[in-house]
Amino acid sequence: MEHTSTDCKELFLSMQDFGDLWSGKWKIQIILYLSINKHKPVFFTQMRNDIIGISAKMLSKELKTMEMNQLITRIVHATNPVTVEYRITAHGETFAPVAQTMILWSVGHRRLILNSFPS
Amino acid sequence: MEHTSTDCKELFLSMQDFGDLWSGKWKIQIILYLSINKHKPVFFTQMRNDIIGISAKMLSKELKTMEMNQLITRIVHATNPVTVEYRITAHGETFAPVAQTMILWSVGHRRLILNSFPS
DNA sequence: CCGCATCCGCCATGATACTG
DNA sequence: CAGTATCATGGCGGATGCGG
Repeated sequence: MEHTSTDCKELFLSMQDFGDLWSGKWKIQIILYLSINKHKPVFFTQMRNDIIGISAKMLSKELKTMEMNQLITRIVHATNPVTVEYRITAHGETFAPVAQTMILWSVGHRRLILNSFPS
Repeated sequence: MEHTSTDCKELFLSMQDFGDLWSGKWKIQIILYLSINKHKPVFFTQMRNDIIGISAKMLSKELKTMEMNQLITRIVHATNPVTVEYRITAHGETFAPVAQTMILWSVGHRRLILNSFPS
C-alpha cells in the first residue's frame, strides 16, 4: 500500500472488523461502564454485579478480547486472594463518543418505532 | 419518574435495541448500499450481486426487518415477472452519519491494531 | 424474478459446578 | 476473588428446492 488514503477495501474490512468486535451483547456496556468509572478502580466481581445479567464466563471472555484490542488494561494486584483491576485505555476512551452517537440514534429510533405501534 | 429526559432505563433499552437491530453481518452494508445508490432504483437481484457473499435468504430476511423498522421501503413493480425495488427512507438516511462514525473509528482502530502486530 | 420452506452445522450465550 | 470446565440451547446463516 503506497498511499495513505482510505480505499474501498480498507473501508470494507474496517466495517467487518467493527462488527466482529462490537457485535456481542456486552462489550459496549463494558466499555461504557469502565468509561464512567474511570476515576476509581474497578474489579472483576464488582463489574459482574453492576452489569446486570452477565455471567463470569462472558465477562472474562469479553475482557480478554477487549484487552487484546487495547481497549482496556488488566492489572493484577498481589493481594490475598488476588484481585484484578480493569481500566479503560486512552484508545478505549476514543470509542465513547462513537457509542454515544449510536445510542443517541437508537433512542430516537426507539421512540419512532414505539410511536408507530401505539400499544 | 416524572421527567421526560432520557433516563437510564431508556438508554439501556435503546442500547439493547441497537444491538438487536444492527448486530448481524449484513444490515449495515445494506443500508450503506441503499444510501449510496439512493438516486437510482435498486432491485433485489442487483443487491444480491453487489453485496458480495450474501444469500437470497439472508437478504430477504434482513430487508424485511429493515422495512419493519422503517429504514427502507419496498415497492413492488407489476412487471412480468414481478420485480421489487427497495429504497432507503428519510429515517434510514439518518443512520448514515452514525455508520460513518462507526467506520471512521474502526479504520483508526484497525490501523492501530495492525501496527501493534507488524506482520 | 422474488421470496419462502426445510434441513442442518456452527457459534454465541447461559447455567452450574469447580479450581488456585 | 477471579476465573475455568462442562454441558445445554437457541439462533444465525448457508444450501437447496418449491411456488407465485
